[in-house]
Amino acid sequence: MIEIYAQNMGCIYFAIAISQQKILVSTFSIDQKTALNNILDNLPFSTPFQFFHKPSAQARTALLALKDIYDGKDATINLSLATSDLPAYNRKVLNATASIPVGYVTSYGAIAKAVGGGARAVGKAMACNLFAPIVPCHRVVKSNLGLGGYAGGLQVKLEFLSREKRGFESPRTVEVNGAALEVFPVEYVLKKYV
DNA sequence: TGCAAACCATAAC
DNA sequence: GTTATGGTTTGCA
Repeated sequence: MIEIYAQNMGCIYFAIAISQQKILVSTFSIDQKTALNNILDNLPFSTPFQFFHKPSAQARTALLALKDIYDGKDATINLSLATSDLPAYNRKVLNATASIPVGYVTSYGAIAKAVGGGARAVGKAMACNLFAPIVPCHRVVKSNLGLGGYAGGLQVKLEFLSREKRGFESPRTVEVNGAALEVFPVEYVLKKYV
């Protein structure tokens, strides 16, 4: 059985689907209907599911984590993501994306360099990311520090990023399973959009 | 700046 | 198999 929840935070609706301690899909939108539709679109067609109003313990931790992410905090997720059905390449991309620290962004090309493949392939993997915003695909932008795209809308992407400002001033690199991934302060992006 | 061509993994046919 | 399709990038005028 799959549990589905929707919750309003600020001006955004978050929705998640959980089964057996694993997050199947997480998503969000400016209205509840779209958020729930996003969930349903990504579940196997014939899977039995049920809506709940009162979250279980596992759901509560997940929703709490979502709120932390929305607030720009450093959220720790202790629920695992159901990535086993994804193509291996997508998993690598998501994994690299997940290791971008709060307050930093990186580019599609930079991820491509770290995990192999090309920038467009990375963008493709992002586009079908089932775990927004737990996997912070909003922290991936174009190489010229333009916003790029976002399934949830560019406004929302900008919103997330501006909530994650940390005042970092210079680029750095992080390790993602052996390879170096270069990241930039979010301020680099934000100052182009004020 | 702006455009065209190369880029590379998926999905659809 | 082959083709179409991106949340790109790079090079060149």
